[in-house]
Amino acid sequence: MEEETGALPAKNDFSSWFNEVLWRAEVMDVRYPVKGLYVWFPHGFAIRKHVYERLREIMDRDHQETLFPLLIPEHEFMKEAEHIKGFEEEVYWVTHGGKNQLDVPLALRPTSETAIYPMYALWVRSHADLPLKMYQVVNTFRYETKHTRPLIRLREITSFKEAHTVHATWEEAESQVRAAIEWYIEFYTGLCVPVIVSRRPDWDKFPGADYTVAVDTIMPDGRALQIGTVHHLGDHFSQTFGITYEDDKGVQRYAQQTCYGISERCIAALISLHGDDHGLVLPSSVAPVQVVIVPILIGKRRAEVNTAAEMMEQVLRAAGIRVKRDIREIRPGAKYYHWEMRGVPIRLEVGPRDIDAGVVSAVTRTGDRSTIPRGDLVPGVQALLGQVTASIKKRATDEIRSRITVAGNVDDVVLAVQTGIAVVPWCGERRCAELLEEKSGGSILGMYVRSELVEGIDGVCPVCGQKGCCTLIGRTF
RNA sequence: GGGGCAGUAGGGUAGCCUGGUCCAUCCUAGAGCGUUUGGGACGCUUUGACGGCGGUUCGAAUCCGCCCUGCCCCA
Repeated sequence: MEEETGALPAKNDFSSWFNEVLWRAEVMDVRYPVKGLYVWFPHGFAIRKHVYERLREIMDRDHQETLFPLLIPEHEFMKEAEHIKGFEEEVYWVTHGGKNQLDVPLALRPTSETAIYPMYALWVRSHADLPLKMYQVVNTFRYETKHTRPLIRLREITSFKEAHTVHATWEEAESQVRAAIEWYIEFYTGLCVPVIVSRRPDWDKFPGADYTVAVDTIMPDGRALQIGTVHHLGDHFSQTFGITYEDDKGVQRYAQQTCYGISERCIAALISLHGDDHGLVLPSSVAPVQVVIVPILIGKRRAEVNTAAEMMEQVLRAAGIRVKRDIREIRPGAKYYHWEMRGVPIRLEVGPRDIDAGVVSAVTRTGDRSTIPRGDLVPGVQALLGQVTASIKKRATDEIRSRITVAGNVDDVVLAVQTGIAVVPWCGERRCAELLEEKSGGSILGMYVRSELVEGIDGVCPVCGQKGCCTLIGRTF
């Protein structure tokens, strides 16, 4: 199905590397004949499945999963003015059923506020119904005019996890925003993806929100990738859609809302941050295959080796480890390259030499070779899985940290943006931002930065000299 | 949004300017047979394409038009 041999483009040629690794590691097939739509290969889909299982585990602690329709009637979609302005140009419309023109055009959801909130208006009656917290994982459609790119800029976002909550007070909604940020950080920590949290400037907030907090990471080419957003919606939508509740004194009040989302960009980040010149590198938590067993079949001892490999497979599977025994009739070296490309954390080799020594040879995807006594297979493998994950995490954190630079003046900003993100004490004035953006080629990502990777900084705006607050500037995807 | 460049078998390319054959090609992939197997094996046999639609022509991968798709650069 895929091109097996030959080297990947080097990862420092990130754009080529990314396109090529999606194909060679069987993540996405980009050959679907509609712009901006791509096909998940089974291996990519299996990665997606494990990643979203992690995400669901977290969401299920405080939300109920639900499912709303894909189609939104025009009159609902067109209710919230700012929201319309933000999405109008990107909406696909269904206008016909067969040959008949529809009385009411139907939008393919670009996001689901206008699908969900009319129902919330029916469901929320009293303060006893609050808080209401739901999420769904769905596809959404946006007619992107910029260059589309698999997993990153799509016309069909196939894996949009969106949560929508309703609260009695603005403060309660804000504490939900803070909780959501914590969950997103936890989620990305599980993927070994370091993130930076910041509050988007007003001109870049979600259309219809009071404010937007974004979760960004930095890709290998130094550009920032937004991989999560959390919005405090205030009562904008509840006023539009009539989401009211009766408080404990019998007064009707508008509800306060939040929404927050993560898309398959999380998988773009996972792949891009950890991958190397040999292909994907996956943390064991989301690796579809955590351990591959390659039997070394030579001459007369084939049966013996096969039996040993089968037993290893059984033992590991019984221990809950996702294991694959590769029994294809190809040379072992070809199998090594095959599974390295797909990011398998651990390869176990068993051949006559190992059997005689009572061990199994283990090689981690991060490059460590060792032997495990046959009797200690499960604990040995579990320890190695932990090692691989720790090593991936350290590598990614070091990499991201090296791309974040505290910049005290305009020249430093320009320099920092060439390789990553600048941290600047910006004053908050739009015209200072414009100057910084113009000179550096980057954009203001956000203020009130929060990240283990960024020291809080005090100082003055490098443009005007007024007191500034910790702000991120970088090129974006 | 503006501007380039490109699309030829599963993948990568030559051919296009200057239209012309029965077998384009190399690296691979698929099928078959055999020898192999501790880091991408080899031999032999074989399958398979000119992005789509329309036009010009006796004849189009090649020339013209429109569309679709991809990549790069600039806003």
